Amino acid sequence: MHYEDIKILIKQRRRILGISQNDLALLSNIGLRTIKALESGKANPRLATLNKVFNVLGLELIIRIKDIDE
Amino acid sequence: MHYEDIKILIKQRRRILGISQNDLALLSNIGLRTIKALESGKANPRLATLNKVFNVLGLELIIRIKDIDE
DNA sequence: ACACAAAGAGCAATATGCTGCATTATTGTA
DNA sequence: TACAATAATGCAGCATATTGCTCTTTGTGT
Repeated sequence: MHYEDIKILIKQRRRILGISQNDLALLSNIGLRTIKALESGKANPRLATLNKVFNVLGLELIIRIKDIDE
Repeated sequence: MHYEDIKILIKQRRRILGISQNDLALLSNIGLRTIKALESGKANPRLATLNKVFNVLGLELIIRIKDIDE
């Protein structure tokens, strides 16, 4: 998973849900400044931060064994 | 995904590969102290940290839309 | 039991994520 | 165009992850 994925995914998903960055910040209890950092790709977020945002967006992080062929 | 999962997964996976915490630290270019924190569950790691470790362990993080029924 | 390797834990220094505030830019709508 | 809502950016302070150092504890093999 790359930062680009997160950047795009969060923004896409947020728009699907029809909420603003500010809404997402309030709902996830994360600073607006951090949401913006996430969506602009300038972020190396902590796991807890990512989880909070993902919970609101209905996304989840999972770990899996890497496929050989990719 | 919860911290518990990471804690267990990393340790399990590392042992499957037959390497020590120190080996993992060197291979992933992460401080030994951080590896220990990860495996003892006292960690809210940064995404980059998790990625480095997972790369060595042949694991990967992926994002998916949460299932309704779980 | 003994020796050695591996793992766990406390501490302080450093790096950097997270935050709010203020400002500017962009986008959407009437 | 004008206005409002949303988004982007710079900055500084705070919070905390990361790190090496050191010591202790646990595990493994002889």
